[in-house]
Amino acid sequence: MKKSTVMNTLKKRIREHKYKFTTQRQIILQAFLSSKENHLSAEDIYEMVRGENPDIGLATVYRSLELFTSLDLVKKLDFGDGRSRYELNDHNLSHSHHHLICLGCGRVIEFTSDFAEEIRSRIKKKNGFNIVDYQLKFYGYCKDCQKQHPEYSEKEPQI
Amino acid sequence: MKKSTVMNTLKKRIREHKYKFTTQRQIILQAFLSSKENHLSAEDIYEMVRGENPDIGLATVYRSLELFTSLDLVKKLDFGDGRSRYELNDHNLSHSHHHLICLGCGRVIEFTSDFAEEIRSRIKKKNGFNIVDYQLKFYGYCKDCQKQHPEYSEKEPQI
DNA sequence: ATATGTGCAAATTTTTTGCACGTAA
DNA sequence: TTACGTGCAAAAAATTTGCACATAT
Repeated sequence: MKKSTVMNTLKKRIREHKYKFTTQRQIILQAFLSSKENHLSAEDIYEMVRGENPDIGLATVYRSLELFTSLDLVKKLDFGDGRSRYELNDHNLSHSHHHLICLGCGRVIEFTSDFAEEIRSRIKKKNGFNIVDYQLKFYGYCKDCQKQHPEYSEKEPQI
Repeated sequence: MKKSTVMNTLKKRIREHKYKFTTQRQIILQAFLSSKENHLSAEDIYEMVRGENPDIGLATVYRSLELFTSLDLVKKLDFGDGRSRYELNDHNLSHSHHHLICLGCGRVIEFTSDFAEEIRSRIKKKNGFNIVDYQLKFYGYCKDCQKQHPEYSEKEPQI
């Protein structure tokens, strides 16, 4: 889909909820759209955005990310590196995507799967819990790290 | 299993790796074993542990948790409340347990499932990624919150 | 016009670190 | 005995907040 179309959708979502579509909010969303890396920290976004608007404050970035998260435009993630990371929430994806986190080099690889519906109804029955979203993270070793450290290919008992 | 047996296993694991089994480390592990709540923050543990040993420092709690996590005795979790939470890693559980996080009241419910092995081999084939561990979090609404807010029972499109 | 949002600086909260002293093995 | 661990206080890092000013609707 075209980026400008995505931006219009985001704009619409923000306005639907009676929030203002400010320059700052637009620039921050733009940063997500133009970034090659899609797991951005508040600081990352702050740095990217300063090029476009040097006066923007880090607090605004945090406040925007909080708003976007509450509107479900963005997902807040934690890869265990001490800061939160954010990614655009792609509602068009029919299969949710998840993260493979390499314990060797720290790289985060995306991966799609659609086991959700099945588990969803199972849980609804068992716990009465109504699932709206989920996050799945895998920890392990990527191909490259396994090549460099053959012991990383062993099947560990923990799982 | 008896708690004293569990403690002995933990002690053994720590010593196997040439770390000392100090009073502080024991008290902290004891806190996990005796706590009713099993998702503890560093601060929670600090408070619990001060009863037993008032001189213990918060830094020691953090350092111990880091060590325990690296030895896989403990898992570090993030429920999005701004602080890390830790739980004893129960290797005896053949089916891993996961978390249902209620967006209404914040309650965290545990839930077991064993879909892992299946996904594990699928990923190994597809990405060459060797999975050692994984974390699965579900967000939604618990029974009680659905009772109070019928709209929480609606099936949301995001998943 | 005005409710909502922003920038700035300060405050808060969580986690980490340096160093002199203590202790398990 | 001695390498490893701890307490304390200070630092660092991440996030939040208060307030006067700015702006989208």
